[in-house]
Amino acid sequence: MVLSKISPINREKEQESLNLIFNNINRNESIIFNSGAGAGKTYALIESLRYVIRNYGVHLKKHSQKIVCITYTNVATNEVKERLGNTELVLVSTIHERIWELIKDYKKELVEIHKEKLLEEISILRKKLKTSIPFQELDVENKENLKKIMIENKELFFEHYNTKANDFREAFKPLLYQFTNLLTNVSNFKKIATTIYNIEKLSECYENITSNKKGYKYVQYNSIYNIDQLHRMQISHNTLIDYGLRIIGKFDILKQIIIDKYPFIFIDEYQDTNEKIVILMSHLEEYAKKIGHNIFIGYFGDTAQNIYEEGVGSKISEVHKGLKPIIKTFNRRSTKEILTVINKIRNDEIKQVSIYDDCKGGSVKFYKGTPNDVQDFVNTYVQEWNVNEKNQLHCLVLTNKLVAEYSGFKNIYEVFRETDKYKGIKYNQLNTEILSNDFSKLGEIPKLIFNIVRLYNKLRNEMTPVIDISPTVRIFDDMKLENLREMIKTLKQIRGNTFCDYIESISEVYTKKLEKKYKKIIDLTLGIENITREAFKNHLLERLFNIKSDDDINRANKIINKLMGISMEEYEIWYKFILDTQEDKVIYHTFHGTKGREFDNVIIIMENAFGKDREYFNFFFENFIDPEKLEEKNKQKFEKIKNLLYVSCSRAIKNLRVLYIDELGNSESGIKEIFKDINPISSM
DNA sequence: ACCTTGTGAATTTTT
DNA sequence: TTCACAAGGT
Repeated sequence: MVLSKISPINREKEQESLNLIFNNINRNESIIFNSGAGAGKTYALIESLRYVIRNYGVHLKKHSQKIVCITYTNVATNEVKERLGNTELVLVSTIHERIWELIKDYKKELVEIHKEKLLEEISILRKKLKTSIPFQELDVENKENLKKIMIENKELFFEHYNTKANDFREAFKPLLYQFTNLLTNVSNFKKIATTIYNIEKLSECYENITSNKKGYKYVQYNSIYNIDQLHRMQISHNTLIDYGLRIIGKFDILKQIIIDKYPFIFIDEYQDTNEKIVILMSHLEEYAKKIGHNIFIGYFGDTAQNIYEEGVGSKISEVHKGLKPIIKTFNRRSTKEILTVINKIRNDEIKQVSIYDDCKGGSVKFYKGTPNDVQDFVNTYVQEWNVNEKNQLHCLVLTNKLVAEYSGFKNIYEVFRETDKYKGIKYNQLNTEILSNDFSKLGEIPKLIFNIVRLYNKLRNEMTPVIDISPTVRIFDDMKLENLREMIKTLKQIRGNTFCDYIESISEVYTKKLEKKYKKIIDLTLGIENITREAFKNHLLERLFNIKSDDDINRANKIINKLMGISMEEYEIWYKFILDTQEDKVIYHTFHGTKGREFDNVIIIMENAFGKDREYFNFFFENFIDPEKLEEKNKQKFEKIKNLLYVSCSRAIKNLRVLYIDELGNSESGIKEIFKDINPISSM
């Protein structure tokens, strides 16, 4: 056994870092608590919350005040709530939920902010229009003329939006005979037209607000998609935060209400928090000082784990000045060997030491190979580390595509990627809607398929309590046990190797063998009525494709047949992936997706490129020895890569392997600095 | 030599 | 959507 012995001295030292936080709470001095990966950050946060409850709870209750705790994700919110236990004194939530709760009742003020925003957006669009080359060349009168013509022919425009350049040109030639040179480049012209339409939409919205029109009296927050629809009075995540900052900045009375109601604010994973929130917090603190009230703000996090674009990261010290820094250097996760490497990667003032006396016994190795070596490499360690379903090996790759492929559901991923729905404007929705571990986020069709695969999985698993078959448990309430058994017995006759066969078989059992009273249960379980193969296919055609011609139908049918032809086995692998209950020896993740988690054995597959950037990890290693010489922009890039590498490597508890499947070029010295040796794959 | 068009592929993650 | 790239036109 390693990582089990903590000496009394270390225990005491750890308590001291908590005491530092507590002292600052007592003195009402806001803090920034920094610690590396696996330090027990959440533990420190929870203990701080408990400290405030213990020492200030009665006072808070008496004045109906509360403690606010903000987390970055819903998962983290639930974790904090669970670990903290039931208390009314602490409001735990994501920042979006909290901000919206705070401002949503200020309807009038929000509309004022919205008007401000509309004007800003309109002015940005006008500028864009002005600088676009063919438009620029028109005189004032012609500009107005063009706007008028385009607005009058909006329908024609969108009808021809997706046609070939020449067809589009032909359609608009008669209308725009006076501006022939505008149509030389059709795609530029389309941009101009859309900008005109957007200005029109926003201006109209502004008018409607001013004239007090129905439907324009309040702003709505849409938390499902991250897309604003300003002209429909709808904002999403980023704009919500923007409005929050604006409205609280504008109205001092709101600041005072927040300060007096929530004298303790804790922010988890501050490095990922939007900069605007940090600005907001510093405004609050400033104002509290001005009016002589108390407020304590505690940031908990780690700049080296900032891997998302919008997070404030290391900029926090500029944005919120005067925070008392508290650093914890103990690590509760990894062996000494891992710590040596991750300390080198982060290369800052936090040098983690293990809290355990018995922290030796891990291993880190860096290998150079090719893409063809990946499977053998992983298999070698399956043997060497005695990996099994209980002691899994976790393998990190860069893209979801690779995760799907290595995990064994490549076909499913690819077939969805080919559908109109997911390759169209919703392309970036693909990963959320078919790979999300939170199955409530699954898209409509993925969800439907998920339900069918769940039935398949539950019926095959003898251990499943019958009641688990349906997500809507209530429908079983009125059933007698024997009826339930009878129904299950019938359902177990469903067979099928491919998805298509399985649907066919469900349909057969459903129509021929199932008693009427059970049919409703199947309908509810699957979320579709009277399932048949043809109806199901039509449903897919309708929901996943955008059919305009016979060619479209042929193409769509090919893809649907492919989807139907995938084996139930593969669908089950996908199903278990969604539920994060895979029983394989090797589990694959993206680098980013492992944040906050920890695994005994980790393999990282790395290459030069990430996304569109062909020079990514090699760029990092090449500049590792002397990053100071980089220009500002490249310094930021370096920082981003460093953080991603740090997050990935620090997941490992005991053993870490990196397999680099690209040419090393000038990266060697940097790699050796961190990982010591570069081993050829042949030396395994 | 430069511009325009059509085509096909695409990074990750959260709210 | 957005980007890169090849093909074809001027």
